[in-house]
Amino acid sequence: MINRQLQSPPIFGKANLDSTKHLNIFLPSMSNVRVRFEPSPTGSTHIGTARTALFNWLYARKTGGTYVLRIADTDKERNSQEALDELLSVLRWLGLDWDEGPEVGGDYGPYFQSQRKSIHMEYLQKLQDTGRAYEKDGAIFFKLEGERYTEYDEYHKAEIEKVRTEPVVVKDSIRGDVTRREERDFVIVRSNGDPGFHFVNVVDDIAMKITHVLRGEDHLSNTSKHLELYKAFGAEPPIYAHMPMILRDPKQGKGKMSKRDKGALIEEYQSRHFLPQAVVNFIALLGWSPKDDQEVLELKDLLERFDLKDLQKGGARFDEKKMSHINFEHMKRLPMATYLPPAKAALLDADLASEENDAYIEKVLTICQEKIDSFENLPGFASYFFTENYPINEKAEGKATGNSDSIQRIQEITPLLDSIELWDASTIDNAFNRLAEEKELKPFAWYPVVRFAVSGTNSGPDFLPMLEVLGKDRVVNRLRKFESKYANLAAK
RNA sequence: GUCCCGUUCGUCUAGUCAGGCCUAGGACACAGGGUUUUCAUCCCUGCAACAGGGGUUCGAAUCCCCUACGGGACGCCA
Repeated sequence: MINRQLQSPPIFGKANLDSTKHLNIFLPSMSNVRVRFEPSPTGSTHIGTARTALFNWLYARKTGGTYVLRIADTDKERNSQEALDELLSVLRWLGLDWDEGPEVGGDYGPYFQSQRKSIHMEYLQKLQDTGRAYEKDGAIFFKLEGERYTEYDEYHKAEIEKVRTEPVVVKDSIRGDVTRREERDFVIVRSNGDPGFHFVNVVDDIAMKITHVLRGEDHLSNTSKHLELYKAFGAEPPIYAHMPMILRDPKQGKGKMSKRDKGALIEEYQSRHFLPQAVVNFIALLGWSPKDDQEVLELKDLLERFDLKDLQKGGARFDEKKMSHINFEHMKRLPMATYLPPAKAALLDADLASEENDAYIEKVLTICQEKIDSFENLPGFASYFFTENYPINEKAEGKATGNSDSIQRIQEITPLLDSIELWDASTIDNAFNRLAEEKELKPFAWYPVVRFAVSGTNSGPDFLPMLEVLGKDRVVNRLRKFESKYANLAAK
């Protein structure tokens, strides 16, 4: 086996065949495995869609196979260019590159199903030649083999025609052999002339020589249709793997997660400045787990540990808190060079930072990084570093101004801090210590009120570094402001 | 309604295939304590599960059966 090298940070376009080079791990050389991810560009990207994309990618990379991206755009009514652009950009954001598909081409194109009509029609002809297709109500149906009979159907509330077919067996590497019987002819070409999902799905998988199909469990029942088509074409079906559904947080209701649920859309994580590696990490943990106890994993770690047989069978419930935690773990591990851009973006979004003050922003971030779990919370956590118009936490205000000593504490420390020439944490520390000694108190007597006076809250980064980063001017000015604002406390 | 798939702490899961190493492990969340003389970080402790019933076995979370519950499919959507 030759080790496959892959590249960084996911650069796409023409030359992305090896775009996992940056992961810098050993992968098997080319194998015959061909998997495909077949999204339909009809809206925002669902978390389950992303997981399907991820697991297909992992399986392809793990086996040295080929990852095919095929766009399911057969329903003209619901497709849009924006949705397609969005989809491709989400895949890139997640770091999932494809070997064949839109923008990169490949030997089995076109990769848009809407452009494969001639291929679909060829296969349709085969079915018609063997008497396995017929027209009804303007649409073309696939004809099942077996004895026909009519029966009242409780679900359709009507008398319908059914077929006593032989059962088919789905070879599923997660669930084992699943036996099911298809009992109704189904539409393969709609009356508007466009081929339908089940048909194109199978035809394209045959034509593109797909060997493994990883998809959601919602397709498991459909698979009997697909197997009937494979039989009719005399083609060898792929190995299937039906992944468990991602279910709603019970607080949000029952059933599988829908696009309307909070946390369901990848675009939501992008706009909230979540880290892509955290999103990848979290969705990988839904229905799959590494066998060691390590949970914080990047793409390359997932690749090392991934195995189809370790997929869970039962549905997984989405948990927003765990998602945030995973994001936090990744954020803490980020080097400043990679931490800065998204953090700055979040600050810019909140109109806090300006383009020029990178050095200052970096200082702020250095002391905040270990404390906050998400970039979206950064503005709330650190606004007072950037503006005088920061929010005042009422609870903290109550505490800080709760006793009459507060104003006195501020009056004592302000001149000392004002007289400091070399403004750094240790000098500031000395000032507090000297004062404490003189007053026979602990420095702790000053900390809470000073923190509140300069930040409007009682929580934040480590105290002394915070004062250092804020700078003498801000600190002293805010202490003076505090003095005048709460002057009445002194009178008590 | 019919068919298919599932079911270990509140949640994600390890363990199930090859029964004993499981008084069921980890993580999130929650609760309590502690450190950091502040803090949303960090550390410690606690809480908490084999859906129920039958069977096989010396022994069952693990194998078999039934029940219950959950999920999915049943579209001229994908």
